Amino acid sequence: MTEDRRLRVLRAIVQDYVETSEPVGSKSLLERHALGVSAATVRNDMAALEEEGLIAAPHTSAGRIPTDAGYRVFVDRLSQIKPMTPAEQRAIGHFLEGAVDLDDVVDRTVRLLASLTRQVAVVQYPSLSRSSVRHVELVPIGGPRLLVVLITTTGRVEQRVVDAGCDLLDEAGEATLAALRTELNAATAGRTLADASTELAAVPDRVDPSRREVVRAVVAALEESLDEEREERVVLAGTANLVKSGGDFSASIAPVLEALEEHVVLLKLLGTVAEQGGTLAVRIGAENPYAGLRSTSMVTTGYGAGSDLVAGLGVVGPTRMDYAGAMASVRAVATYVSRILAD
Amino acid sequence: MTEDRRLRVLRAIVQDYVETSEPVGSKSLLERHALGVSAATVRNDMAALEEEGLIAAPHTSAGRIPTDAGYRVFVDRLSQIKPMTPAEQRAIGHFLEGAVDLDDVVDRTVRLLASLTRQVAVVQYPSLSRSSVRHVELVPIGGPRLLVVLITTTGRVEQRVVDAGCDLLDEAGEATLAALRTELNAATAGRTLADASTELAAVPDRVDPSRREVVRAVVAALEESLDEEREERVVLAGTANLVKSGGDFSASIAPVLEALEEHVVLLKLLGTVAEQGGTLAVRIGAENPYAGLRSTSMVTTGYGAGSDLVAGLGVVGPTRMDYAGAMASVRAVATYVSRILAD
DNA sequence: GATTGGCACTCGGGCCACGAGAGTGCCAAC
DNA sequence: GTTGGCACTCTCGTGGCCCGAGTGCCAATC
Repeated sequence: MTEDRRLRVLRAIVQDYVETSEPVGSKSLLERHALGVSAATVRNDMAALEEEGLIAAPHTSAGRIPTDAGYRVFVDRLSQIKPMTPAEQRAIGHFLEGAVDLDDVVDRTVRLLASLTRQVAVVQYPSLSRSSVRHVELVPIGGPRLLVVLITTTGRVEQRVVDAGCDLLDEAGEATLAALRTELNAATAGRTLADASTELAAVPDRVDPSRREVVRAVVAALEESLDEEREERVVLAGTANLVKSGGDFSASIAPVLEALEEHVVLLKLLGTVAEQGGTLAVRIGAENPYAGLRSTSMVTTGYGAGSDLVAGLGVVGPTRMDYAGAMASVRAVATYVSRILAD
Repeated sequence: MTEDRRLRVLRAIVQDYVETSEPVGSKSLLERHALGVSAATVRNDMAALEEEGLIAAPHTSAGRIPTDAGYRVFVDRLSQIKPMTPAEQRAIGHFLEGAVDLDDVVDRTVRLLASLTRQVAVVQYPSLSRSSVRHVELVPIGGPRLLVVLITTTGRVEQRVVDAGCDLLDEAGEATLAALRTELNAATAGRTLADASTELAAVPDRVDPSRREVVRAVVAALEESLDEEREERVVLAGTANLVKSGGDFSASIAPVLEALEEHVVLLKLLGTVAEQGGTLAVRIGAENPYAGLRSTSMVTTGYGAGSDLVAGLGVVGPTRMDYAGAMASVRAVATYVSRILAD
């Protein structure tokens, strides 16, 4: 039926435009796709698609390019995620396998994603608040100062220096610390950070009043570490791909680069993947709430150790992007990195 | 004397070119600088400077632009570092003061430097091998696995998971760990990482043979943490400034962005500041050993807690750069961050 | 010997006209 | 609903042209 062919035309337009980055006309479309109809018919379809707001013509007598809405339809209804070839899968696994620690995993992941998709890759560090406490350690570092170290199940380490208000290097100080260490670990170990935070609040009341001051300071430091906003981190790679992809950003790429440096923005965007259950999400052009990224699209998903969702990752590129490929790469990389983190 | 005026002409050319980013001719030079001579004289001087290879003309009948060698002379002999105004100094101090931990210090530093200079800023994390061990901690994390945590005087924390080969959660395991903890800290605390590394080598031989296997694994993990190459880190900010600074990169900016993402390269370059005693260093255009950065200049210096040099920081920008300003900002920021780290 | 005014020359960039090519919209016929 | 045809509209690349900024050189001057 005719509605059906119209969508096939849209798909062909998107595919051609993504590949050539030039407006595609009815004739050149027929040369590359066997649609079984004449150029005139295609023109009629194009007129209809333009009417629906799915494609647009930059100038009166140029070809058409997809609008954001057009890409949306393409992504939702017309494309399917390209499966990765076994060779690609092996390559991904191989590349990520060699990582020695969490930093290395994240670093390799982001580089891998950038090179697979030829876009800018973004990887969020495993979120503190969505992981659990593995261990809390207290280290006296001279005078009244104390280093509070928090280690999570995802391997992240947070640290704060606190002023305990009294000398801790003597016998009594050591004993205080040992007791406190036990107390803190009992209260927090194995709990999610949010739970741990509430447990911690009760700790100062349980200890000997003479030590209460020290404990308060330590607990405050830990709670600060648990403050999600402050300590979320993202890493990116492949920014050079942005400028290589050609000047198809409505403005220049400067605002995009600026937006990418605002890690807070990226975190917000990656954070929303959680709301969507961590599945693959695509945000196209002006769907994006941040002005600097209005001319870009993002493909994101969640990942985590085992089945727990701990963070997001994805790619950012021009709206003229190979969505099928990007979605495949993002999903595959998320799967692999989750597997690695599960260890 | 005439040689003297020739250099004044060079200085004027550099200043004008940096400001306008257009080749400067004899006449427009006179409009902006009171040189006390006629245009013809300036032309003669320019011809001489061109002969010496300090300036060049992009086309037969265009103005002149400085060569790398010209900038070199300018930096070495013709410019002086702009002192920071008290207001700027206060702003720097104020901005850095609020940092809560090392990550935050580095993050603020790099952003500050980028916004002060309007260039790409690069900050190396305090180097592991040039700092000292504050504390070593062992945390059993279930089964035979053990988390080895290394904390340095500059606040960095490194961690490795090791397989101890036997269960550590029972009584005997705890005792083993306690003894080992004491042993390791005695061997390393307060030492530079390099020293600590040699001390560590002797530890396995000193302990009870039954525990030797565990100790070996732990020591190996620590030594891996001390491996300088692997764990050096840099952070950058202001990449958008690159594209904003206009198209004065001989190639496009893509290779520059690529080079900047190769952190290893940046680390190498920042590493050389140590050889120069940590003082301000300027690397201009083709003086740069890395192809991707041939069209850029770097201004770098060392910084550290107190008088110890622990890392480098600097800016990367087009050779057409405000060297005096960049040098001032880099030096000032290094001074302030060193002061902060000294706490 | 350095400096200067004058002058002829060069070259890049902006401007305009022009033609080619790609693409469109519409209409009448199938 | 589809098709072929046709007139029309743009963009883009090309070539010619002129203008202005800038140079190099020379002879005169300090």
